[in-house]
Amino acid sequence: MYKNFEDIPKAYNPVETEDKWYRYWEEKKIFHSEVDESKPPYTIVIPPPNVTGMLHLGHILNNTLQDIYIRYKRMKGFNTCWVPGTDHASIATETKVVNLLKEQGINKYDIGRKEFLKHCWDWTEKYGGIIYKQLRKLGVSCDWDRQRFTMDDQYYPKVIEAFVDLYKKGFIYRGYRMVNWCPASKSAISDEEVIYKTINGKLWHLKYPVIDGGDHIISHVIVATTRPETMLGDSAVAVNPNDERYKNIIGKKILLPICEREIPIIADEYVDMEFGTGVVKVTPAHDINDFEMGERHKLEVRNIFNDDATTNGNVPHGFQNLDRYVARKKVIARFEELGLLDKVEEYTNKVGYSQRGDVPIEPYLSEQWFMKMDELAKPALEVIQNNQINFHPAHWTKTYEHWMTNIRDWCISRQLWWGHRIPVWYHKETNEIYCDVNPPEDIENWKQDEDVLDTWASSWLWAQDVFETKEEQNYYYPTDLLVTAPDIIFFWVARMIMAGMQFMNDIPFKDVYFTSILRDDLGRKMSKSLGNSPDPIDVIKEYGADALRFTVTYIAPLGQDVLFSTDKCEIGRNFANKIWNAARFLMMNAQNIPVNQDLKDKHIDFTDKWIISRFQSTVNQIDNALDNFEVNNATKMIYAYVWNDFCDWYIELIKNRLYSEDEEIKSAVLTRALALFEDMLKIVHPFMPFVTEEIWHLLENRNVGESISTTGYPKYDETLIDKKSETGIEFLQNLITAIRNIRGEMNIPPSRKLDIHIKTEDLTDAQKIYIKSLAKVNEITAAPDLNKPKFSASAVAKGCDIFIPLEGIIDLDVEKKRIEKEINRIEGLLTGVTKKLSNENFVNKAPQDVVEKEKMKKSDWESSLEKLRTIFQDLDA
RNA sequence: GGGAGCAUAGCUCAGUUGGUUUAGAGCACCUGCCUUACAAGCAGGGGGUCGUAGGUUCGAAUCCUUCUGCUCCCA
Repeated sequence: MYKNFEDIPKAYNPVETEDKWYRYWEEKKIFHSEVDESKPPYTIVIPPPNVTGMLHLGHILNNTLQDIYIRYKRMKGFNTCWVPGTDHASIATETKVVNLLKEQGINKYDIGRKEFLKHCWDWTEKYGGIIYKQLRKLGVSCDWDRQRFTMDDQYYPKVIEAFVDLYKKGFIYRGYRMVNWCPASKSAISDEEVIYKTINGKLWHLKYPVIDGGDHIISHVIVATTRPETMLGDSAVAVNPNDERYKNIIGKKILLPICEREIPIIADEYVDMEFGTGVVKVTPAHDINDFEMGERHKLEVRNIFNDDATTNGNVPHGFQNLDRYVARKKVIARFEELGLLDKVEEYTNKVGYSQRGDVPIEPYLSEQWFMKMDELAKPALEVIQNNQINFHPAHWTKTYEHWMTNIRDWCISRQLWWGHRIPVWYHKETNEIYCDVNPPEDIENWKQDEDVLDTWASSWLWAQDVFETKEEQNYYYPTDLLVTAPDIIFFWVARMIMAGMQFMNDIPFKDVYFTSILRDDLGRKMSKSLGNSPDPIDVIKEYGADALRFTVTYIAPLGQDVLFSTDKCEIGRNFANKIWNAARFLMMNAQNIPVNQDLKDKHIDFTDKWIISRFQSTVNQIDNALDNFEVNNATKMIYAYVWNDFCDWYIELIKNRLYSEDEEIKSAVLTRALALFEDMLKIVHPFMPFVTEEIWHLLENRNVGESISTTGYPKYDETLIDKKSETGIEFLQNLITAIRNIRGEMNIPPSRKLDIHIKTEDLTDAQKIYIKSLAKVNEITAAPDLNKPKFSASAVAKGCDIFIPLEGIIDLDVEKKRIEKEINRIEGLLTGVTKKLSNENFVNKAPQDVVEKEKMKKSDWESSLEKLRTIFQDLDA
């Protein structure tokens, strides 16, 4: 606490204050929520980041938005509950641990499952929780007593129960299918984990000999392929049955080079006659389309790869145990030797990559567990279509609907150890399947499935199972808001909705806010490899968490990418500093002027009514913006109110009265200004929690445990909207701005006080005082029938003419240009409105009030123009 | 190939159901100020025929269509 005003630094220093207040909030359990039926809950579950992950800018935006809503609702009196947590990130974590062990010369299969999992937990304990510390730096108001982890003792069994339940209901089945295989992690992955990349590759044209009867080569056909190595597993060559070129060879055979196997030439509608030569090779074990063709024609399925995508024993000697790309080179070389390489073309195509392993996926036949999706999808689609759940921005519903209506079964087994082990046991002798939460009693006769579940098959239960008791679930579920990045709409959002409908028979959340994607200032995606992703913790150290939070919401409109660079945080830092200095100003005055709450509503003039009115409309606008998930709009309204209305105008306006002689007026004005300032702090608080808490405690001695976070949020009061005062201030502002403009154009320094003449009907003494101080004016002569003094600069505002005598100072050329410019401007406006009004169609068809308005504009501008022309002529005289 | 989004000042974006908008803000730029809260500041100023071509309308940045360019998602 600062004892004297002089001790308060001129610039706000976030580093010193932020950690202090976060400790305070945690110690006082400001963020903790308990079931309380007397209050409405407002609940958010955090999108769980990877347990060993680090905070990045995406998290900053995402969590700032969640915190804004939580803090806003908390202040509004809701029982807010924000549940933090992390997921175990099966593939990512296992990959890291495998690599770590590799460095120590350890192979996971050598040490076994149990030992390996110990290493995983060690890793989790060592690196897990870093992100929690980082989130605290950001100032988020999560209920830390509710921290959850997808692998912890409370959550793990829920995942298993869900599997057993779905298995018993027939939603889960085991099948030998072609899946997306990640050779790096040696595991199946889901369709959603495949990322298609455009690759500049090649198209190899291979000549295949056509034989007739014995081994007599009668001709060649040319097949085009992007993956020549897979020819080692070819089972057929196919042409389109309608293709006249190849009708004569259908039914004949190919003598497959290198392999020296005979394979049939088949006809299938699937073949695109336009692609390549119209002849395609068919490799059922390694291409999903070929697999389907193979089923239609009962072709041999010849798997030529091991699980790490090296060639296996099903290929000729000399080609075995080769990496798929080495095999490719060798196959091409051999074709060249044989004179069977027709040509090689440059070719761009899309290649599926494993999201985690970042290697091309291999379509691979294996036995996996699948979840049937069609029935699960139905209710999940309905709740979006009937607006039980709303997406923001709404256009994501289309993407969602498309995916839901074209949904395919979900491969949920992963050939990994870190995760939720599939609760299925196979009988050692009968191969009977046993699926239950608990293992079979005669466990010695059974063997458990080795695989674990897809991470999303655990986190899809997040919204419901972070609440442990039925009582809690009933109270907090469904949650209110989910804030997440659009790239996990299928992975997580869609599946969480399915899980909600399936297990809870209710939606998991009411609104989903899809955040912007953060890019660097050149528009490139933030990525580690580009090094264009600033560490948020460094940014917080440099600018403060408040500044970072405010900046990202200020620059992030809903549904659009955001171009971020660290120096943009100056917006937030400067804003925090502005608030800080407004506080300094008030506190400085509070040293000499007594604050007296009894006077809070006394000696009110139109400037006070104006700021109160402005505050009320700001509160109303913020409420509306946040209700409609326009956080960015709300941020801009706060910025405009604080900076323009409160600091630029209101503080300047009250200075007269603060520096006056009347002690009671001084006291009333300061007391009111402090109250208004405190209300202002409250609307800023959800956005900038630290600086507002700091100042709130500086303004008064608060009781231990009190926080601005738990004070009431200003409630919109329509009766305080005062249009008359707003018009009065607008008039004043126009007048003052006009005078300042002349000063600026004529280069008259502020130190030089001016005398001005105002031709107007009425100007109150109060208005005169404000003009004098804000426009640095000495004497004001005001009358309705004033003449323009010689050598004066002029301005014509609505309802008044302003003249500033400037004998000896005035630059007539500058003044002429000023007036001429204004004449031109008004002439332009007048031309437009005259044209409009002379259009009979407009006058007849447009609404009367619109026509009236246009007529008013016309007469106003005509009168202004007339005055300006007179002034202009006088200057020449 | 299917779908979605975007295009407004040098840059990043506002602009609610078409009408006091020949269009606003922040940053950048220019001019003047260390005015007793703030130079991380104050005051003033310049800058855009709202991507293209049509259409609807009394009236279009705003609604419809065409084209162009960019981004993303799905196959």
